[in-house]
Amino acid sequence: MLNINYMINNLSEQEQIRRNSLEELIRMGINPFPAEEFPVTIDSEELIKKWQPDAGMYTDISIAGRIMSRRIMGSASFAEMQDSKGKIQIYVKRDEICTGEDKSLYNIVFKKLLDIGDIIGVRGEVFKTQTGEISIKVKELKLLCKSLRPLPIVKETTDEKGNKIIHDAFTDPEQRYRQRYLDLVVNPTVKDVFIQRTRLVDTMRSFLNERGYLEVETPILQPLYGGASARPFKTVHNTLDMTLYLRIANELYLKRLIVGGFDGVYEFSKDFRNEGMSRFHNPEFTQMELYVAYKDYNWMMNLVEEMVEKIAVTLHGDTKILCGEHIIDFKKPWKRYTMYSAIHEFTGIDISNMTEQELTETARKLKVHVETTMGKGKIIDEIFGEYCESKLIQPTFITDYPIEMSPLAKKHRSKTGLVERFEAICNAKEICNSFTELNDPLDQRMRFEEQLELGKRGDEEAMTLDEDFLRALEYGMPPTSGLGIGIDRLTMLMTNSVSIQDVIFFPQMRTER
RNA sequence: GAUUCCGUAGCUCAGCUGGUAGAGCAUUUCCCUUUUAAGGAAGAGGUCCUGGGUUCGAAUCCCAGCGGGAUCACCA
Repeated sequence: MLNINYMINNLSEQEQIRRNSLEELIRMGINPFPAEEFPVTIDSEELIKKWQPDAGMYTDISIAGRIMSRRIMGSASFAEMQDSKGKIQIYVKRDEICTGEDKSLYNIVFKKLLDIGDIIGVRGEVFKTQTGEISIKVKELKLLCKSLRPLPIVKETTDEKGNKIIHDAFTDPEQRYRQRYLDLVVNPTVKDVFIQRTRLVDTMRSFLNERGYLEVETPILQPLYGGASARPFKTVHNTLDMTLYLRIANELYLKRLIVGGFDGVYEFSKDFRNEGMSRFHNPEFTQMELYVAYKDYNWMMNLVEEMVEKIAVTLHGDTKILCGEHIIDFKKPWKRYTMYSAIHEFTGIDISNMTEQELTETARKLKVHVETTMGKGKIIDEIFGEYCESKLIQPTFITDYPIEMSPLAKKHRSKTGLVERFEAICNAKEICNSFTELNDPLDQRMRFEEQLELGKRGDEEAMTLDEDFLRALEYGMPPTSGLGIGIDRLTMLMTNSVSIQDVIFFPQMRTER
């Protein structure tokens, strides 16, 4: 037998006791980690929803889960069992599980050697207790997995008004994120957030598939990073002896596929940006990018409205959802502002014909932070960020951005100095970014060269020049509309989560200890 | 990266101007009827994040470090 008590000095009393129980179980011939299938016939949710008294229903069911609490009273006990759907009470009576002379399964195994956190399977009959709780009268009980560490104990009670009160909740953010498995076991609403995240992605995927767009995969390891302004993670391929970057966006590869002749492609992609972390930023995050040939950004705005409205309805049964103190209504159409008109609306100032000098003075007047290195576009963006973005709670499209900040977007068809770009802002945060894609290879080369200049001047986020991408454009890319939606951010909105760490199973953390 | 707050038992948290380390739940032992907030009784359990300093004496005050939260900056 394994020496399971090695390192015993480092174990807490409770861990030692559980290891002792484990040894005792093995001595009794009970395998604490059995391999064979345990046939589960029902889950707790279905059982509670469907069971009817006096109908002879569920007289022989089997169900498995984790023991979450126990109340032992002599020869009869109650315990709560938790499976993937919820909790169900079980009633364990000595003479029901030990029909013969040998009562050790109840007296020793159930009462002494099992613990909160152990995973068991039971077979029995559903009934209602005198206090009215649907429960399972256990006829057979089998240990499926012994738990060697004590679980955080969270108690839930209900007050007179029927509100749930949580006692001793497992709330320490560090422990919750580092040990997400515990968070999931102990805080049931956490699971709901992640189920909603998957439903959101599923809804988006079927929305796009219904329209005939093709889901594709493009490289995560790239010799040149591009498609966004950000600092990358760098790695090295040993055999090729080659520097590779983890992608910061998938834009340039997806556009190559449009060149290749696909009409619509999309990708759910993990992207990586080597930048600061906050409750809105994780170093790896998920985007959905979509490119559709022969469309423009006006068309894409309609698609975004429709898609996000559909997501809200699928997740909440309504276009209106609660977000912090606000009720946000995703019903289309959303409000639309050009960037200049938004600034005019919120500051009363018309900047549309200002020179860089006038803009700088205006920014100073508005007490917006400006630096001499900032170009016209950057100053406008600062004013917008300071005065408009924070006021935009309901979903709103902002269109027609300064050209300096959008090196991959096509010049506006009628407004000089601007590009055909929009962002959707909701709850004061950007949820998507889109443009009529730049498909003029000569203009694109010039824009890249401007980025190189910025890079030389020390802008670490400036884009690199991608010669192969330009070559692809020179063969000809049809007019195309592109979109990027931040899945984490959208999930935060849709699940009323305040931190990105609450919608990512394993957010990035410093090494423990 | 800057500012600020936090780190005490398995979990949630008290611990006052510096004087032997506390509670509830969990855990252990005993009693026990279909129990309901967590049945009753008794017990055990601590690197007070780490390292320095001040002091007769530090969980407490000071300094540094580690980890985390919040706000700001950068960004999506």
